[in-house]
Amino acid sequence: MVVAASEQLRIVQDEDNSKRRQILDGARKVFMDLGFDGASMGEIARAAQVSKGTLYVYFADKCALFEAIVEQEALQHGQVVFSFDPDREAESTLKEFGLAYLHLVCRPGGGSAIRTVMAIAERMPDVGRRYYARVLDKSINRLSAYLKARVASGDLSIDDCDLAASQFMELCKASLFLPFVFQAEPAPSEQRMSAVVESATRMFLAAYKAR
Amino acid sequence: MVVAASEQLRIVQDEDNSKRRQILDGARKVFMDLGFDGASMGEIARAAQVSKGTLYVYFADKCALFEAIVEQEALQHGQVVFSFDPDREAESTLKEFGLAYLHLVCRPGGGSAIRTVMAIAERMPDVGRRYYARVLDKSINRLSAYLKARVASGDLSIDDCDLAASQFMELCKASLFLPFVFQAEPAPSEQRMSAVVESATRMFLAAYKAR
Amino acid sequence: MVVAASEQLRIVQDEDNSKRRQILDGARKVFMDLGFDGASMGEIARAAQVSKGTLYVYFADKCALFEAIVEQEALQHGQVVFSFDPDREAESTLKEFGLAYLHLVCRPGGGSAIRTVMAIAERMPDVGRRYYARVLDKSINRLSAYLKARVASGDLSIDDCDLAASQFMELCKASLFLPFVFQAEPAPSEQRMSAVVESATRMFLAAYKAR
Amino acid sequence: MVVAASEQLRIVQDEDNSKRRQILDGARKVFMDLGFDGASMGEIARAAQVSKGTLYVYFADKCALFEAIVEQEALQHGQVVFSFDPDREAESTLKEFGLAYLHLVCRPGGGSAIRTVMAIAERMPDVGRRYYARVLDKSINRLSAYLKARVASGDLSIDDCDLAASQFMELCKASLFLPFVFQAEPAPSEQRMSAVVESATRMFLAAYKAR
DNA sequence: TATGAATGAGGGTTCATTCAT
DNA sequence: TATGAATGAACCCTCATTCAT
Repeated sequence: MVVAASEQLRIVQDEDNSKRRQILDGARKVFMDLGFDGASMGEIARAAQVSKGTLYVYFADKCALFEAIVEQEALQHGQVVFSFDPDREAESTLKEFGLAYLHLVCRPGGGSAIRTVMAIAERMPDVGRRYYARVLDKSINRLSAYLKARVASGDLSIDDCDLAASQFMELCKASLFLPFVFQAEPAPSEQRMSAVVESATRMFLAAYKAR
Repeated sequence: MVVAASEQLRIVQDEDNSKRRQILDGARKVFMDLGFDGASMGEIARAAQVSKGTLYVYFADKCALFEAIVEQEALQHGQVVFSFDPDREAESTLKEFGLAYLHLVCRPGGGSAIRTVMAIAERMPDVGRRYYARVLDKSINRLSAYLKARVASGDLSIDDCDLAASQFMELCKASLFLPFVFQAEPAPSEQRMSAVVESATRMFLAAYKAR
Repeated sequence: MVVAASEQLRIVQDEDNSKRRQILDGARKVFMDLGFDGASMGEIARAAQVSKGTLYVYFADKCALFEAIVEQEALQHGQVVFSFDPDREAESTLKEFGLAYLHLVCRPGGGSAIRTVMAIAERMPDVGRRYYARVLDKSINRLSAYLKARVASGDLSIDDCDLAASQFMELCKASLFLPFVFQAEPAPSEQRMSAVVESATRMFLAAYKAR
Repeated sequence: MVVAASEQLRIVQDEDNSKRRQILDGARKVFMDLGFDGASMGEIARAAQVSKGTLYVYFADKCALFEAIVEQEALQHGQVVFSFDPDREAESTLKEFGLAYLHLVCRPGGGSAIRTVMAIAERMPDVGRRYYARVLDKSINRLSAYLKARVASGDLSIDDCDLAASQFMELCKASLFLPFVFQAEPAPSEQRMSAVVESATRMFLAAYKAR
């Protein structure tokens, strides 16, 4: 019976979480598909399979719900970030990281988050700033730290490691990201992504490999 | 009389065009500042100094007006694209082009066409596709054509010139574009842009300069 | 033809006024019947026979519409106020004024306005204050001025004419106003009003007639 | 066992009553501060420190709760009413009663029952009627009964004692009540109330004192 | 052609009420 | 009995679009 009580509590908490998650999941899809303005609370409620009123039980208003979504996406995407081993040699490290980054920005869902946040950044600067800091800047910093370690170890020769990190990440997007976000091409194939990352790595090392 | 009639027609067309341009100018500012959903026909009418009804004389609906705006922006930005001299050496050519491209994508003063079009691309894929083709893809192709010429002349050594063109353009955005669109940093200074383009050019040539 | 143009202008203005008046009329009825909170813009639109959107063409929001109604009522009721002849003897003057005042506060419409404004005065103090100033205070001041004239002429003997004016007005409401606003009794008959005013006048003069 | 059962019932009733009173106390404050429409069941629940659901255990709906509040206020205010000693002389009796009545109708601190009930009287006529009967009419009747006794004792000379009672009560409000409910002036000071009641009493006796 | 008053559908939000626990 | 999560109807308001002038 004691078990039953705690069981019940757990269930209640689960349900609570599940309802909240249910809403977040529904809202994420709608927001990412239609953007902040294009998404209506009614459609979100329908997607989340709850009533419109229930949305306001969990979130103060549309804006708070959106921010929660972006925060959640930021955390998720921020975790995706590669964990670097400073002792590992550069080439394979960069390739692996580049591929992970490409998956983040060029996958349906991932791309949508970037696009959606970008779109609203002018009217909700904090939201844009936070997403950038938690996902993109964080990645740059981690890669930059790794590069510094490789510079220290004499493997690489780089003046501005922050810039170099950013350069590598941009290189990985070459020919893939823009056509994808502009809907000019579908999400790239694994093969194509590998090839582009390979080329990016070659180019990066050609410029920054210590002689 | 024949003259008079054609004269009149010309005048009418002029007036038509002038009103049309007036609307396009007003709408461009509003759309680029607020996005498709954020812009209201009322505000556009006010910005264009015409009545709301007049908007519908020249454009079927909000969507058609927006498409016309994007088309116009695409033409304008497409023209901005550097005109390459295939006989000119690579370094200065790339630097000049890189700077022009950076100015296009990081243009200060809120209303960014790139952001606005990107934002709506999921819901209006044609609009995204066309803008990409007319501005970004066109630039890539021109740069690619230039690179091919330099490869032919033995100056550069590049396998995939389309990819290389895209790589250079991405490199130019490193550390500048993303912080800018996410409102994490203000529009970059001329000095900073020059430095980044310089570094991009060095990197590009380190990889692709024929030995 | 010139006539036609001005005619047309007049009609437009008339229609404008008529629409505005139409809204005000519909809104007045609904607001006075249901109070500020009880009245819905939908019901007002129905009562005014216009669409909901049209309400917002003429008035910024529900509050502005309500304020316009109260202002209009205040003007109307303020005009009802008796115009006093300082040379006229007190008894008949007071009776006439008393009756006019009673009609104002105990007639459906009049009573409703007072009730409606009273009800909202705590949440919209300015509205309450303005209505009081334009209708009730104005009446008190006019009566007070008249009383002062009669005091000066030796007809009456009053210390505080403002208080006396207020006293007379309150006396006129005795046994009539409160049952009316609390819906305990229907609007009083002319006969009953006359009798109460008569009694009020007698009482007033008994106290303030110069000996 | 029989004792235990009745004991238990008593406890249950006590708890019931205590919860009920808790709700009534919380609701009274909210209703009187914000009016019937302005008050929300959520806010009432918060003020009463019970859950929203509990409100519906004790009261069928918002309307029933409001009616109970008004009933309670009516009883309370009805008790406040002066208890008259028919043998006491008129002047001091009237002054004391007048002051008590003024405190009732001009009670400082927002929430005025009179205003709240008045406001809703058109939509809930029974509520208005009952409050009027239990508080105002009751006071009039008591005062009227007292006056009749003084008429019988030869102290006063009054034709219509009901009207006279109402007249005195109205006189006491002169210059105080209307500015107060319309928020044109703050609640009157004790001093001012005394002066007005004094003047009312003088006037009343000037008219009705037996010669 | 140009207008802007008028519309009504749909937006975000609140809230009285219900119900499973 | 007491709870509070969930509901859905109704709220105020905006806005793309139409139409008589």
